[in-house]
Amino acid sequence: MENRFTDRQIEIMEAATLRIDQFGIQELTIKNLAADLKLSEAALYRHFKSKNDILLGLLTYFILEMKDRISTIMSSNQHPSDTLKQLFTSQLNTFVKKPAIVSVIFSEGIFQFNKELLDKVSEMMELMQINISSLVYKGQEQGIYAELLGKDAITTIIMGSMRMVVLKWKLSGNTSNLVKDGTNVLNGLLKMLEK
Amino acid sequence: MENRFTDRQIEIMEAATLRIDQFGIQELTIKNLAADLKLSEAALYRHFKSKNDILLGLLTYFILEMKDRISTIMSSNQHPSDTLKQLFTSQLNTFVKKPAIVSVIFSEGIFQFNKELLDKVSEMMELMQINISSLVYKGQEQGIYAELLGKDAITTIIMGSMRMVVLKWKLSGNTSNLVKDGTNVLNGLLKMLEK
DNA sequence: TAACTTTGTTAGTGAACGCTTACTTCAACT
DNA sequence: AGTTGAAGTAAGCGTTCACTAACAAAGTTA
Repeated sequence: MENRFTDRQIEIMEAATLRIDQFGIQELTIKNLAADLKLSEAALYRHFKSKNDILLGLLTYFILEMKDRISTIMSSNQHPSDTLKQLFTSQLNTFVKKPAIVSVIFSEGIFQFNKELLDKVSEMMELMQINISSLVYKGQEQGIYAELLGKDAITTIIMGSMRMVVLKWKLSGNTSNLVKDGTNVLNGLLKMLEK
Repeated sequence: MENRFTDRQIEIMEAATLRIDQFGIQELTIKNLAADLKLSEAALYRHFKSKNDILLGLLTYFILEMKDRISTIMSSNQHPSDTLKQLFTSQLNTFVKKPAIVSVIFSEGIFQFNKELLDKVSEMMELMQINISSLVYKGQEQGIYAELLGKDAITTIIMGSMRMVVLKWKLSGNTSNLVKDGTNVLNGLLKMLEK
């Protein structure tokens, strides 16, 4: 994975991610972030030109990691259902390890009116969508999946269901078993989908 | 529908809803809201004791309307699939008429760390969940729906899929056909579900 | 060694925030 | 007619926000 960021920038982005996870995006202020890092506020501006740039960097950083992870999984040539399961297992495990990123993703309501940030969140959603959609298409072509629903509708269902599992996990204060619940829902969905 | 609110309060809440829809929740400030209503900032405090109370009222107001609508639909005794279709058609049509409320619902990321507001959003989700879940249970008892998935998992799938349709509509700038897309996805889901 | 670059500091800036105080207006009731 | 209470106002409070200017230390380079 190419690295566009300096060590200090990564430190700052990770502190920001942690803070968002623990106290919400409203509590991500330059003052708080500087205190977390035991730096002055001005020091942060040596590494990012604005607060917005920190958020932008944070999302870019995660997308880089995500693309890497996804492309490895997609390159294997298995049963579409197995690839789908791997895709979500990998994603959900990343969320468990780094719950902060979920808080950022689910803050899209706030980003709605900030074009740059919205674009980043949309990019992440599209990344998942394109890969799921191509797997569903493959499954339908091979006659494995039912065709009473188009691939786009099925993709919407799969993504929506998984998002809902993540949202419930988030609302439970990360106490529910995300990977178990997610796997359970996905397996059921695939059973219904497979002819 | 009982009415806990004065006319002025409703005016204020509707102006707030409109502003959130048009410019995002970040742009909902007392100053802006007062300007929208052509009132002084202090005047708002004659009707609500805090800005938080305005948001709280707004959600309470919508939940009242929602409960009313849902209970009418649930009291009829039809095929569970027909009730489910009515439930969502009614909900989606409300969203189209009042798109602002969607912006508020999808701001739950912000409410995450405000207990009162989070409780309201959770109340709305539970309201849908309980009713969908009972319909799915009814359908399974009557042998209409497949039982390879528990009612909770199926409810998660239905709610998640519909939420995803709404999110896509939101991200499209409300240009896609919400009711058509939603109906399409729900019909497909029910077909897969019905034995 | 002298100049330059990087990374940090202190001490602010103006603007925006939610909210309050003190005062006014005016319709309704006694 | 006088009193009261609801609903409005202007002005400004204290606080927080993102961000900046001026300067300092320390390492690197010429």
